[in-house]
Amino acid sequence: MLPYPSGKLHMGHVRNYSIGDALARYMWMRGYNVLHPMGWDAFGLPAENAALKAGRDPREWTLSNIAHMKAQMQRMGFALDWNREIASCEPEYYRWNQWFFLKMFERGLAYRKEALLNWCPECATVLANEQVVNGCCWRHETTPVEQRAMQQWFLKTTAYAAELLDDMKQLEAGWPERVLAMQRNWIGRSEGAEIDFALENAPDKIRVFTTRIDTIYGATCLILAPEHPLVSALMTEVTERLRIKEMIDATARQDPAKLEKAGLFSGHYAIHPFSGSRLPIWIGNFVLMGYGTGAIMAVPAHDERDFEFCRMYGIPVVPVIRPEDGVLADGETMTAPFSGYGVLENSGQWSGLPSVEARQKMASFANQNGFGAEAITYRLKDWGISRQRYWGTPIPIIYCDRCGVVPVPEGDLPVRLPLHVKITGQGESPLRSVAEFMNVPCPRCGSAARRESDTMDTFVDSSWYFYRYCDPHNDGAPFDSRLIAQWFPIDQYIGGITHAILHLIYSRFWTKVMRDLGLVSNSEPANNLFTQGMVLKDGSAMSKSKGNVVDPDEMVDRYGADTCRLYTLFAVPPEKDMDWNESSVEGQRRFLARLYKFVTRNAGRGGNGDFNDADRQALRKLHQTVRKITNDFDSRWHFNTSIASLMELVNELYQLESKLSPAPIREICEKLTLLLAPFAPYTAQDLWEGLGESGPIFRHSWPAFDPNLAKEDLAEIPIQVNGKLRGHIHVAFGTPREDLERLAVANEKVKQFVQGKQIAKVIAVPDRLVNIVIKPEPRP
RNA sequence: GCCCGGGUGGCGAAACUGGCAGACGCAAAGGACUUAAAAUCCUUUUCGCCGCAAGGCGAGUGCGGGUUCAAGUCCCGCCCCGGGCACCA
Repeated sequence: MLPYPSGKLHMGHVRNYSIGDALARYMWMRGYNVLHPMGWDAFGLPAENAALKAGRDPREWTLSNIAHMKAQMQRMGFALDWNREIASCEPEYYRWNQWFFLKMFERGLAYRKEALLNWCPECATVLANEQVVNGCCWRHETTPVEQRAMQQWFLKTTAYAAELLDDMKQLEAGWPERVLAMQRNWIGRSEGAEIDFALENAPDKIRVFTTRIDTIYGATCLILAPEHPLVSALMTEVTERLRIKEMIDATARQDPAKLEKAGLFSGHYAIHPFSGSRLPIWIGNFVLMGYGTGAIMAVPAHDERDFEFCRMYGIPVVPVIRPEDGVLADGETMTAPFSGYGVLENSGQWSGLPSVEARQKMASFANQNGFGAEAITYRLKDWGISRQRYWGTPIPIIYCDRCGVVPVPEGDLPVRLPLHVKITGQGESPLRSVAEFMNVPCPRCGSAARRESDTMDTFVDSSWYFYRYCDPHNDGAPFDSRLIAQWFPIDQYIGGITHAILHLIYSRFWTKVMRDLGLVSNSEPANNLFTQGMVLKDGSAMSKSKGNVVDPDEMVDRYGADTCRLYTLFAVPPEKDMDWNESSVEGQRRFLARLYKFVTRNAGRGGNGDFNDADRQALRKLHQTVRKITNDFDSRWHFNTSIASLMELVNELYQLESKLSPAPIREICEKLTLLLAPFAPYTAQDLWEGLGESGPIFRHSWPAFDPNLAKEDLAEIPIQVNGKLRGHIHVAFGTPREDLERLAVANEKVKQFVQGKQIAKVIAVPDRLVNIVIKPEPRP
């Protein structure tokens, strides 16, 4: 069980951990070996920003934040495995981030390129695509992201796109459907073909990606993304280039959903590889450089966007797909494109073929003639990991004027973060101003060289920290693979839905890379994922930037840690979002007090002897409760109903208390305390010691239930007449159908509804119910 | 537009395989204890109607249909709310 928090502890974390902790305690009590640690990771930005404001050293500041959080969590009584605690900001850990980086660099999985990148002015750093939400930073939801051209390091997540998608089949049983759906969406596989269009008066080709090669005879122009490399070759005039530049900037600023289409004719033409006709080459702001090839063939008759664009600029519309049972549209007069499948028309030798068949045949024709092939495109992009921050793992690269890009030799790791760095928040990496860090001899030629000054995204830390937990003090390797084979894949991972496409894709990617490095044998990090709901305050998720966090300390002061934990478990089932509303916390406190009082005042009353009726009733309820809570733990973790059944038990014990003999008292007190232990460990431990026991209660075995004791003496069978409840009878379990029918009809309450009417039939389900169906009265 | 969730009392919710709708808790009301208050303990509490009362009758799980002896649960068609993706070619 491996959850992890980020930022400062708030009620959302408390809920997350209360769920994981209850489960871990239960598993311990059932005799399982459970690794139940926690991670300190994506701490960089908040810590650094806070340090900047407070004028303090970011490292010291972060470590003190971690210490504070740890104290809070210990106060909550979470039985985390502190011996395996990992601060991913420590050189002992990030050394292995650097080691992995070098391994990926060797294999071409880490590379550097200049790219237009998402830049958050507030964080003063680059963001990964995954960290951009609605054109804004994921931390600053109202700060629009800007585009900047920078040299950046990337990890080649796209090399694993197909596998990340295919392996989701293995996860279907254990991962929530909505997480898989989000990842499927994010990876965005689409099948089609890549086709080359030759330029009319130049040797260059324009490659386009299309999912609808069957519509290619309807292509009436090509459209390039404004960032497309060919654009600068085609558009040489200064005024033209300025207009392209404007187009790029305007596109970046706009919310893409509201962007108006705009285009520019390049003055050049390409040759249609199938028909040989001339197609004008345009530049269009709606064509994305980051998807497919950054160029499209426009088929206005059969695509919404192309239609809009071509109508805007008077480019002809040529329908080539006839709907089945329909007629071919007229390009001059059609008001909307037809984007469905149908039968090809005006498409040379392919006319008359249905779309699906034509797609295959035309792609292989293109392949045979050397101007295209079937292709699969993914929306997923490579993971940009460079950050212009102090806080993070230094990227182990040295730039030498003579040798170029030189990786730091493995033996020189870790490249340590210098201490006492001045944070300016001014965009450039703070490390760049530290001369003793920056200036190093080149490892190859020994001449003066410079270090890479960017640090890694802290999501690198969280991508594999849970592997390190199995072997946290290993000096010679990230971990011992044999230990990993024992523990992995993780049986149960618990985390927030917020990580569905960030952390949970990165860590899947990292696992596959480690597998290909021969370090692990599993392809997926976790068999089962549980995404617990968020704690909402004022309608949105608690986050520091929104200032709507509820600090657990205050609540613990007022009510105690156990009440606080019980409340987060009782209010709603764990997978649901929970609105923060303190009004019912009182009830949890009352319940704990009632249970505590019952056990303490009865602790010394135990004895031997025969059971009386009250004893038997109490024991029955006790064993039913053990059964119920055990089932809840083993199947679904609806801790709200588990706690509700504990409340029922306590209520019943209060009712029976004065009639109980000493005989069952010991068993009742003991099992009641054990049942409470996963949810309210402090109270349970206290009661446990009060019962004369010693040692941690969660090392004691989970109580068993006796099915015979849990069984009711008689079954209460509801009697319905025409589906309406009219009475009950009490019979022995297993009373056969015929007896039930007879007893039901003879029942006094039922008689008055049945008397004088004709019984059509009687449905009797043993131990369940009886339904008497009477014929409607004939109309007079 | 596409893909996931969800809609049940004044509120948070429960009902696990189609079988007694509203467990448990909050809030509210009443009672016991107390000089008093708090705390605690006990009782009532889906709505409407009838009854002095025990109790009785009817309606009821977003809306409209359907299947079934029986539907919160299954099927068809809608409405609303939340989340994710989105000029993705």
